[in-house]
Amino acid sequence: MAVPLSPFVLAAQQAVAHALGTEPEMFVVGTPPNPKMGDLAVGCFPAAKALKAAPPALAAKVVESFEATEMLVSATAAGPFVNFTVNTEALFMHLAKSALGDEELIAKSPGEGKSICVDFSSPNISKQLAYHHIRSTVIGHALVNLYRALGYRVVGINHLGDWGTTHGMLLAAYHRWPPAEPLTIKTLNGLYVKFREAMKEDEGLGDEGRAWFAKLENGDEEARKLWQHFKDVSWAEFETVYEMLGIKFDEVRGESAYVDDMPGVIEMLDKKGLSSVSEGALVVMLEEEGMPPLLLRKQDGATLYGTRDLAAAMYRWNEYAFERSLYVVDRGQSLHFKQLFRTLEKAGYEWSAKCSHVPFGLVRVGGKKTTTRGGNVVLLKEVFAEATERASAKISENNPEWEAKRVADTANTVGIGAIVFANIMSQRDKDVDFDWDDILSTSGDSGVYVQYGHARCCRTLEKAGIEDLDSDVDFALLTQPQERTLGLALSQLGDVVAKAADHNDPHLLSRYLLDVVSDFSTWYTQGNQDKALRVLCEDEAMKRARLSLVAMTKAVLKEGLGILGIDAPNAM
RNA sequence: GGUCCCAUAGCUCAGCCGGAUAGAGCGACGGUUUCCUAAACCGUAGGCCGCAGGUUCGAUUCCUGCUGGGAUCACCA
Repeated sequence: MAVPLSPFVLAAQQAVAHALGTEPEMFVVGTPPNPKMGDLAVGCFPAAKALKAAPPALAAKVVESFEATEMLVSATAAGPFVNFTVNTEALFMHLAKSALGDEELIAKSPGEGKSICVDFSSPNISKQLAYHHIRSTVIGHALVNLYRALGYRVVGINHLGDWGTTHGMLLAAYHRWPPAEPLTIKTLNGLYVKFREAMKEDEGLGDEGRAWFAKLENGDEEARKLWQHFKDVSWAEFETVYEMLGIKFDEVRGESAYVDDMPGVIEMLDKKGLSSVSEGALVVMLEEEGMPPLLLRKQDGATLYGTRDLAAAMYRWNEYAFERSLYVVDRGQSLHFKQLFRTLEKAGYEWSAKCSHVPFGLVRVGGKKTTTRGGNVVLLKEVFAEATERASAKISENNPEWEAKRVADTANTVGIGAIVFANIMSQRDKDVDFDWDDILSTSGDSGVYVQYGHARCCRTLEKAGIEDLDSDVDFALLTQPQERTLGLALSQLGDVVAKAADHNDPHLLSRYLLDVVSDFSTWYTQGNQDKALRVLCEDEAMKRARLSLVAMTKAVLKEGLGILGIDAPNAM
């Protein structure tokens, strides 16, 4: 994937490459350990072997032949490193154009004309959305936004778990213990748990569930009608949660949508000689790959989710000709996806290489994996409610003059934003333990911290009351080291977004936003001690320049949070 | 038992194509507000980067083995 780099990073690469006569792409641009040493650092190691020279000698050579450019004003050698200092005015001019002016904040060119499928959230119907559903939902949503920000056509897919034996069990449970209407998802969830519980005692119940699923799969009218009812009830509930999170799917196509495609898939695999009957079930053997077989059809003739996933993968390819097709699903299903992709590959579909499982660690409660049937779940809405309530108290305290609705709306944004951020912030692969205090913490590294920084920017701009900050600003006045540190951080937004998308890892963006706010806060709070260092200082020209930097920061934070699926209130 | 993931400060974690003195947050201790939002900022203390080898000029980072924790291994999704 082509990664767009900031013009300053490009300039540093080119300066080194030009001096050494090598390719610019080989050099990694980093940051010197101490800001006094410079703004951008390039190690000369990659060229050492080809040029048969020691890195320090190469660094000296680069510095010797360096000539100041529009972007870079100086270069110094520090051992094997070349440290460049960027042109402050050029830096802020560039930021002003992209953050405040006509140019894009993030280049849309990488994704032009390309499609990305993102399968995320994808809960089972008839079960309540629990806290552990949030990771797929928010990571997937952030991925959708990341790719979209880079110009891709993104199809966000909710592959509802609405088919399979589980739903036969639900039908059986419904008949056994007819619940009162109107039916709620809580009732359905309860029926399922009760049925699973009863199955432990009475093995015949399993057959009953399977029989109902067979009826469903064979198009039995009563079964279909009831199943549709369960689905409607479930989706209505899911939608309220997605709305709280600001999520809209481009495609809500559950497993049931592929029922008609399955015979074709099975026939195709049969024709290619990939399927066989083993222990009474129809399978694709994957022994050579060191994997257990992928099951297509059970002994009783009912299909399995692997079959439907094959059909869904093919549907997505035929429909969207994707550049990447992502499955944001917990790590527990790694084997399943390996089997799935390998089967597609064996069937001769080269595009299977474009499919990836984006796994994430599971959420534990009390040190244990949470499962609906185990009953040790924390409902997502409960967590949202608690977070919102806590935020509400603080907001009322800070803004006693606000009307109730504004407090409530802002509390929603802050409370839910905190939870979304917390779920993106940690590395995808790590398991996380659910802890009320952790998840609701609003100090330090948190979504609230980023929102707070944004709100500070907004309030400062509001107080200044100056509109036309995109012109007549003398950036040469921004000479403080904290100002260039912040400016340099802001200039990295596009690079970070591209990298996060490339790695399918939104947490890179969340970490970046924390860094930006930290740089901003350090700079901004200098004014607490010294009025001359405030943004809203006496000197009009200085005030304009600093306000412009505040506006750029605000734009970057707003954009970044937006990509993570988090709103940024103007005050809180 | 096979496969996969994880192991960094007291706690939760960054550090991802190997590179300069390993960084944050929480907690602890000390400081900052007649306020541009203290949900903030500054400072101090705190590390055999799980253990042992290997590759390399250089390893927290790559490879192998080991230990500990977790996930998963055919009729659920």
